[in-house]
Amino acid sequence: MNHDPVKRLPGWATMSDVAHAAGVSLMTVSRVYKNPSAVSAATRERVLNEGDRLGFVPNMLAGNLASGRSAMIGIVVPSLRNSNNANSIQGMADRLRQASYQFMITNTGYSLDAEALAVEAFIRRRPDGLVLTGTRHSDETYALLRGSGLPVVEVWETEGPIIDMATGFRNREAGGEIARYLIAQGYDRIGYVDYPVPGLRRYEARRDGALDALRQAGLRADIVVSPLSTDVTEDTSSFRGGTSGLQQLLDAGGVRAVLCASDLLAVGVMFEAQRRGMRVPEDLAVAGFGDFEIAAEIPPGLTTIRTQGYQMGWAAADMLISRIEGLPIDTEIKNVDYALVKRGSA
Amino acid sequence: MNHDPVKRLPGWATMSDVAHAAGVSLMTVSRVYKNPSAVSAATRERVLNEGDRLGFVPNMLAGNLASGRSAMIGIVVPSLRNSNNANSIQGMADRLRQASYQFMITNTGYSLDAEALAVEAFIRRRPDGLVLTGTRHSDETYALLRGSGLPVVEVWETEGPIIDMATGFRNREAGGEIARYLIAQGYDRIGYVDYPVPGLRRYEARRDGALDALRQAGLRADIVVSPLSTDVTEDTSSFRGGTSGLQQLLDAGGVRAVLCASDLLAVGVMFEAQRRGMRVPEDLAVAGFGDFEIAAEIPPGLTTIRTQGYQMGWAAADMLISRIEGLPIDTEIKNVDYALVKRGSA
DNA sequence: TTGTAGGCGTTATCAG
DNA sequence: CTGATAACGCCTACAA
Repeated sequence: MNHDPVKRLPGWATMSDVAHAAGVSLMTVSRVYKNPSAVSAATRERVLNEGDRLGFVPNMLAGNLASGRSAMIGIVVPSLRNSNNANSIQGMADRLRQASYQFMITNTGYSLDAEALAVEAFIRRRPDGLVLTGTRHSDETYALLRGSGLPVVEVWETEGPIIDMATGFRNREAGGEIARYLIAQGYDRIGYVDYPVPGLRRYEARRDGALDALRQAGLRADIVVSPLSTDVTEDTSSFRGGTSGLQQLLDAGGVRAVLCASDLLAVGVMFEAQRRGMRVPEDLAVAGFGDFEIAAEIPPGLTTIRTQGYQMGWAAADMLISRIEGLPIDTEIKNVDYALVKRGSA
Repeated sequence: MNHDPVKRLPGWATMSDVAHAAGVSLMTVSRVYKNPSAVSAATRERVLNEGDRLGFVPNMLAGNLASGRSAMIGIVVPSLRNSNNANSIQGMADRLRQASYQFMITNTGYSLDAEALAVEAFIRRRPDGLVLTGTRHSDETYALLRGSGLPVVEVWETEGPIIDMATGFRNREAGGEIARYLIAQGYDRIGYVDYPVPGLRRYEARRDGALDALRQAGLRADIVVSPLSTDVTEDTSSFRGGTSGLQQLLDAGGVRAVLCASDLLAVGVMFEAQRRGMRVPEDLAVAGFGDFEIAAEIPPGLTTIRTQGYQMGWAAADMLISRIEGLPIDTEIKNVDYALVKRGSA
């Protein structure tokens, strides 16, 4: 009697088991779990009881194979430790859960090659859609996505050519807005601390917007430092970047105000100012970008641009779901709002 | 622009397609992609060429169904925004990637019911293993796990009964160690700011360890505040908790030193002290827990316990992989090291 | 080294 | 509302 193949997942009850136990066909069980309203209340009850009794949990791998849909999304982010990113991931997670999708996630460490590998690894699992960070990708990534025909949302940047859909905000505008605020406050020598990771459009845009504003106001737009621009890794401390950024600015002749590409850099600047006995904002005004949680807490409060990471993530998931389910989409490119938040630092 | 729902069976090339094109059997193609060394170099070359030409990407859903293995892990965390957690997730991600596993992740908002739902949702996808946070779970979760027979690692706590395997560190011991350090520094009235989320063993243990140490030194062990203990959500600001924690301690008669259940609380305390013109450590000593990135940056440096979240996550993934692949495991319970880090704040 | 047969657990389809 | 049948794309086991 040893004709049965060895079971690799022993113990799992299957739909057949439940069907037998409940005295119905396979399809009825399937319907009970996928589309309960298509089954009479009585049979549904009976099937569910037997299912529970047998500890039946539907095997989605099998279902996905049969249906060609996986209810799974792949999300590619540069870093899992970036708290700014965490907000957008949470936004996606909440929207996806609401629609009964799950997600895989992977980080690339800001490497486009790693991104391509991640995308291929995801595609092997036949997700229903993909979320990528930024609008700059390797040729291989583009080829894979083209071949897959999958819905794709790019997040955080709406600059640059879009693959399919994108959510983000106007980085350039936002950079201009906070720079103009500093200018309006009467600060003259304004320095810019750029993001430590080079080549990201969103940071380039926000810097260029700021520098343009300075130029238009007739101010110097060349007091720019890129802390840690060598030897950058995913784990490069942004706080430390602010620290060395301020050092560099002071070495270069000093500034009256510092505009930073992210709040964490700004906090690093403020810490360094504190260490040097410089008062914020009296001796040095500081502005950040992102409105991270700490911005509201650090004395005297960090003036910054609030970006709506959570809403952006939610919108990204929402667009993806719409496309997957064939619903109409208003725009392929959705910009969420940002807002200047004035606090004590500038 | 395509508003049609995702089509069943899009134009994916299958192994048969590749097999036909290369003039070999299905199994040869399968081997080329799963176990290349089992195929002659010549055929392998030919198959890979055809595969590339056809844009073939293996369908793991089908493979998983056939093999009963998914190379997929489910990770359940309370919050995706907790930066401490992020380190352990990164540790898992790196170890998993190394072994070609992918992961799904979901957050529970500290709800045990949400955890049970998440576990069931994961099980439907037949992961090879599961990672849970903490050692306290609902009966339903226990039942699901028992029924699944899946390898499980619990992380961050090794206190309490273990389901299968666990990684963490000795929270109680660590709490005692940092308390004893404060005592040795000569501080007498020492207050404790507890974690805002109630019912988590790891925080209870670290608090109890600290209070025991105070008692043994003959000091008061009842100056404990639980900021924000009502109306807690996943997004409760830990900084704000530190702020209100210090307020409460001062209202309750003041303290010479504050020990906090997490670095973020400690940073909140330091910010509030700064606002009140209290000097750290001269007027108020502060100690944290976790050695978050900010601890080294905030002046005058935060004395804290370094917990190795990354290593813990790596170890968790490592144990899980070992169990999945039938390799021996030294211990079911693996404690990673922690270390007292002395900085300027206490 | 390569091929054949059978099945993994579910869903689409169409008939009753 | 329920059921029979045929995929879905790949892998295990065994044979050649």
